[in-house]
Amino acid sequence: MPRTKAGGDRRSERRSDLLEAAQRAMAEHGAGVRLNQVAEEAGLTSGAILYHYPDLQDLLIDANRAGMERFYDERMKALDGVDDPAERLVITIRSGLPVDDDDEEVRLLCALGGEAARNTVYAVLLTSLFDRQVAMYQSILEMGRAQGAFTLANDSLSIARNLVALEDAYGYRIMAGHPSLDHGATAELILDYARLATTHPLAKES
Amino acid sequence: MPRTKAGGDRRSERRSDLLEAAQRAMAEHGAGVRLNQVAEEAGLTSGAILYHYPDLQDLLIDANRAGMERFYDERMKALDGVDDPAERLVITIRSGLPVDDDDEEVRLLCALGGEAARNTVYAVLLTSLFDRQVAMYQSILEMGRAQGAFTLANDSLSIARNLVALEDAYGYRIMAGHPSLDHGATAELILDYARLATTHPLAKES
DNA sequence: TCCCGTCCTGAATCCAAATTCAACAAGATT
DNA sequence: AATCTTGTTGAATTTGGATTCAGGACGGGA
Repeated sequence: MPRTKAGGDRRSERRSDLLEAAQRAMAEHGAGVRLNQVAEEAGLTSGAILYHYPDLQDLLIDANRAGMERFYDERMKALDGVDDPAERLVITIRSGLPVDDDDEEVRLLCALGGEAARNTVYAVLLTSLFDRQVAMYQSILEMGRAQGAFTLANDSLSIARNLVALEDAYGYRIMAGHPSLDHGATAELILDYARLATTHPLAKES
Repeated sequence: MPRTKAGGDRRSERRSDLLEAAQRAMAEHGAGVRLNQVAEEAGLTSGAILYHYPDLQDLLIDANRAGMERFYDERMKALDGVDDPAERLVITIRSGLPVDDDDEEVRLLCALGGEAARNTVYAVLLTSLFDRQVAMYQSILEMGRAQGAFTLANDSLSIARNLVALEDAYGYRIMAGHPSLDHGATAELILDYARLATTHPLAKES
């Protein structure tokens, strides 16, 4: 098998190039993205794409899976070295919202969300992302409760689900360019709920 | 101008037929719906559609506008004759969620939401729907406060925005067929928040 | 060096959808 | 009854993307 100096095989390197190209193309053109648009994004011809992925649908599914994975990983990484549950909660809320309406990662997720109502595969992917994010919040909430910092107003599963739901919805609003809802305003709205649900002040500067 | 027995002109009757056909077609096929698919839904040929709407985009925009209008009107109608703010709040929460994952009205809104991140016109339409729904909740919250039934934990605008956001997000979850989130479960999750925000018990049976 | 497998291009072909339009049906108007 | 208007079809044409494939570049191994 042909390998690069660094030791990776060329095939899987090229594939991950294609995944990124497909992510960009789908973020820009939506779920109905054309083969040629992916090819252009990759700097190749459509034949080359077909060589690696005979079925465009497979590529798009892999691309979305990879995109969701990256989104989730980045959020986890943002928590590195933070121990205080209140701080973890605030950071997590902020990292779930798009920075602005140009955020490509979230644009991809929005396209996916619209498609999931009609496409079972995308629905499964997004449902699993939702549940993983819920678990992430839930563990933060439980940790805060165990340490006595949070007094939860409902079961942690319900609160976690509402937090993820708020994030999701405000992500769409930001991407749609709502005139008075930006990253800061929506983070504050979600924090309003988090304060009610945890009975913790969750200071702005943490 | 040619008229029917009932007095409406044929042109606008046909147009509203087309709007409904376009709504069904877009709910089924997504934002990338084809002219032929709309025509089939309408029981006509593509030429006939083009006769009324030379540009498919215009038809789709009108169809979505009409769909959003209907959605909003139905929610208002569900409040007819209900005076108690707590009841109004519960009814409004329930009427904002799809009944199940086959709800065509919400399927259309989901398709629209995914597209809004890339299409300014759709973004404007959805933003305006969001804001109208916020206003609807806000008036209920203010009425409840005026009557002494609600003690709001935050300003009514913030609470109203969070309520609409929760609705939106759970609508997507239900349409994606989340295994444990159905109409009843999500309504209860939103009610959990509403109880915290209003300090009102909002009984299940109202 | 020569060969071989991998990866990719560009042209040819295929196909589905959009678009155009002459013709016609059916009411409405005179 | 004759004519006009509106709405529609179905066939012809155009368009644009998908698919196929022969050929070529390039690097690695003999």
